[in-house]
Amino acid sequence: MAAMTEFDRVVTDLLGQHDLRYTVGRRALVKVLRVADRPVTLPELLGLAGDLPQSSAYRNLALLEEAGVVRRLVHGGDHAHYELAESLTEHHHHLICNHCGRVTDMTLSPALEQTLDDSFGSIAEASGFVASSHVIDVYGLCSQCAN
Amino acid sequence: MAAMTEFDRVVTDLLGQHDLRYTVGRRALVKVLRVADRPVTLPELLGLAGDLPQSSAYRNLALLEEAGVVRRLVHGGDHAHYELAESLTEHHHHLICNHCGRVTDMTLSPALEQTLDDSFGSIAEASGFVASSHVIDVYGLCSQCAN
DNA sequence: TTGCTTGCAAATGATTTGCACTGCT
DNA sequence: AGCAGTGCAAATCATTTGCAAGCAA
Repeated sequence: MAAMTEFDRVVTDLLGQHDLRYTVGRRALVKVLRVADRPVTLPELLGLAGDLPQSSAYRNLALLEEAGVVRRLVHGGDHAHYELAESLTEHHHHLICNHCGRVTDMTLSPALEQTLDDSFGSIAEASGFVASSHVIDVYGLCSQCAN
Repeated sequence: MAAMTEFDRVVTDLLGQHDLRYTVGRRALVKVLRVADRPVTLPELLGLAGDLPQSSAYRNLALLEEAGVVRRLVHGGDHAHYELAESLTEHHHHLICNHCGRVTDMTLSPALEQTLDDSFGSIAEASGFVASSHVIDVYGLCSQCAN
């Protein structure tokens, strides 16, 4: 196999830790997720990835998720959305359109993130809950749907 | 019918605005949601509500949601969770156990909520997105599962 | 060879819906 | 009478899984 980018090396390693191979089909999925600048649904993924069998796509996304390469987002819509895991990107949140369901990324300032983690940690602690991560979804209308 | 509490009056009104009646079955669902101090799944709801047919429960929860009486939460687990809409309770967020899936409520200080809304609003605006509400989920381990 | 992968077809399971009947108003 | 509500059974549909064949180490 030809030259491997640092990104591919990291993915290969994550997969290897779970006895999984970085096959052509998996590369195709990861590539689409990497190129798309937002979380995508499975139908979108299939459309963008050329010709992958649906069941293999589902199966590989599940494995990629276990290996920490992919993150699966569940909102109210018909399909889940998939994006690269934060270890491969950056901690961020989502803007979700109430009308068309499109999801786009949003990043908060490190200072605000710190404030939030501190708040969540202490509030959770009060009830014996051990907080480890947080997710923020902002709902509204995307530029397309807002008219 | 006998005396009606202020709460029931509000619910009746919300339903009435959608040409829906506040029937016995719907009262049973709302009562369980009100008594439970946390969002519950449909199976839990059926268990707590005595003997309601599953399909009617699903159907009525969907109608109650449309009428603004109930809110449906979707996370990764097998079942959605249901709680009373914020117009009947208070703006709050959720602590979600990674192990057992239990969801509990969490309230942030008004000052922090204000900071968040300001931040979300301006960040969203930069991409033409019109923000209208936000959801925050804190993941971790509940007191039961943390050992 | 051993064991991870794959594609197809079939299964799963939460949620939804068609329909005939009941009950408010 | 007229329409909303209910329960049952059957349908939906995104997602998962069994299995037999393919491929890499």
